[in-house]
Amino acid sequence: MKKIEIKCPVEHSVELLGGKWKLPILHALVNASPKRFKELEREIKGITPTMLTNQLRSLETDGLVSRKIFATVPPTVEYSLTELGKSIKPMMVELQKWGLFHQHYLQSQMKSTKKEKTV
Amino acid sequence: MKKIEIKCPVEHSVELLGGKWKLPILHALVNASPKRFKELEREIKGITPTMLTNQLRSLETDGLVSRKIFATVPPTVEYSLTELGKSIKPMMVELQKWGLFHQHYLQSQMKSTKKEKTV
DNA sequence: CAGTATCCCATAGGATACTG
DNA sequence: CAGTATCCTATGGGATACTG
Repeated sequence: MKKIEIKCPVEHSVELLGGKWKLPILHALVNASPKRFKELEREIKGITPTMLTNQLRSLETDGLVSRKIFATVPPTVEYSLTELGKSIKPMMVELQKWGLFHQHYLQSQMKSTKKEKTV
Repeated sequence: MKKIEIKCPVEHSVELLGGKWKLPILHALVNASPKRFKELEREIKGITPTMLTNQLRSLETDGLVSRKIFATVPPTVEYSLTELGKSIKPMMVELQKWGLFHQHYLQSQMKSTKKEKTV
């Protein structure tokens, strides 16, 4: 009988949160929740409905996001973080802090090299 | 003239640290550094030399890891975190904490459903 | 509005073999 | 030991069109 393999928690996190859109989605929901499908689509630049559905379903399966349907016309669906989903907040904050820190680092590098970054 | 696009810092972090092996490598180096190529290869389960080289080069390019060559026989190469690389530590800690938390969550789920996870 | 259903492709990632 | 060099494939991700 096989118990749960205790593998590296870091890898575990990466498996759950890896993928181009999962963290952006969670980030959007950490900031404010619930949100509707279209709201998320608008807020997350570059995402397509296909991908949004995709990643939302995956997050739902992993128990991080919950989906609530309202029988209105036109249909309304609200996405929010579950309790488990909310637990990512401290990590999200660190991720954001580091990203910001690194962006500033890049800026200071750029000043000295006179190079520009096109995004 | 184009300034640096301020995009979501979270996405920025994901771009730098995404990929299957980057965080595991950084994690290994956060715990103890410097480490040799072979040490990393042994420590990071499942990684191949190709991938290890690959990801190390990428981390080097991004200024997170430094590579030091010793002209010994046989050759010795040591990898360590740069100062920038060390700045990921708080994030790494949160990532690990969350991964652990989620693994425990899964375990408790599993007890009630009698399902097992094969890894 | 909130999605599916298809189809398609680049590339991240991996297997294998070889080298300074 | 510390890698390259090749080659290959799976799949993450995207474009487009359509539906309850």
